[in-house]
Amino acid sequence: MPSALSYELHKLTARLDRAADGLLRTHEGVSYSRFLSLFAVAGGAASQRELAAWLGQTEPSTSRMVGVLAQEGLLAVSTVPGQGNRRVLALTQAGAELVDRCGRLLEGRFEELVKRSGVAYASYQRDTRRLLGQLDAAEQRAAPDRTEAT
Amino acid sequence: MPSALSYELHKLTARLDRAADGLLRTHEGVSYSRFLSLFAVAGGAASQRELAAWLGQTEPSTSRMVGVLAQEGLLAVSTVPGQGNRRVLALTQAGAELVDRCGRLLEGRFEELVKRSGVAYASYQRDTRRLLGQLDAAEQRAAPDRTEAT
DNA sequence: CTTGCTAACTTAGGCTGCTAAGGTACGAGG
DNA sequence: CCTCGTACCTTAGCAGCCTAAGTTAGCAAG
Repeated sequence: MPSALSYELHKLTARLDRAADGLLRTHEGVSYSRFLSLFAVAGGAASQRELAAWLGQTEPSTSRMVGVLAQEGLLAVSTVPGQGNRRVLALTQAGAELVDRCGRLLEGRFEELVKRSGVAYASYQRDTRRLLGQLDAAEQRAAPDRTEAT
Repeated sequence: MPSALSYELHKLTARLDRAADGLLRTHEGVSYSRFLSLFAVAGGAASQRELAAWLGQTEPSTSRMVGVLAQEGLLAVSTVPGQGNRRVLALTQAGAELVDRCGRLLEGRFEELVKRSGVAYASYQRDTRRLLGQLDAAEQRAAPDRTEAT
């Protein structure tokens, strides 16, 4: 059987995401998924591939989301000659303003929850990052390096 | 802006779920979502409402999943006269065997990941449970008790 | 018996995630 | 110029979660 911890994490994340989604939908009419994508671009994700990695999602999912956000006028998508099929992502002014408002709405809520629960933020974050890092390493091993396989 | 920790958790869970899903699909032809539902029933979730709470999902989602699993012959659904509209859930033999095989497949993988990452399983689990508990409390406050509101 | 209340479940429609397969832009070698 | 390899993105179709609104079973009061 799987570890109890793995599905407790699943449940925690599902409920956190649902709570954030409800807040953003009510006050800004935008889903949490869309906000996260915009926030990642604001934080430096400059291509779809980078954005997918940032979110822990696949590229097709990201492709569709970028299309939607561009159509809504929140995201500017462009290509640069000489850089292959890469798309360059940037927020429009409307997008930047939305991210700002949504950010303010969520600000502090999660920290408040953590504080009330008595969990040490820093150590929980450190552990979460270690798990992510180890997951990267495991996938690295599963998909062996092709540049050496010549 | 939201806490970095909240989206690191989101990303970690998304990738863990995807990894587990790939494994189960490859070896047993079943999705991780379906396995989790069956596993919860094996673990004592005896009605759809309980199952939804166990998974951190809404009741309509659970309703559909139960329908699918029943149709596949993995879950037995019945009603008991005198207990309202409640459905009693139980695994069929095929369901129990599938849960068993899938459980073996996942067994130890997550613990191995945690061990390699250097994270202390017990304390990470304790913190995760505290966060879940606090989230319950917060939702309790948000939806005030109606039995007193008379 | 009918009306109203509560608990539990279902239906309808939309959004977003995934996999598998296909398309596009650039650079290197013939 | 043509072809191949690499990197990046898209299309098609399916799975599963959500919200809002509706349904069903039991119970209690008139």
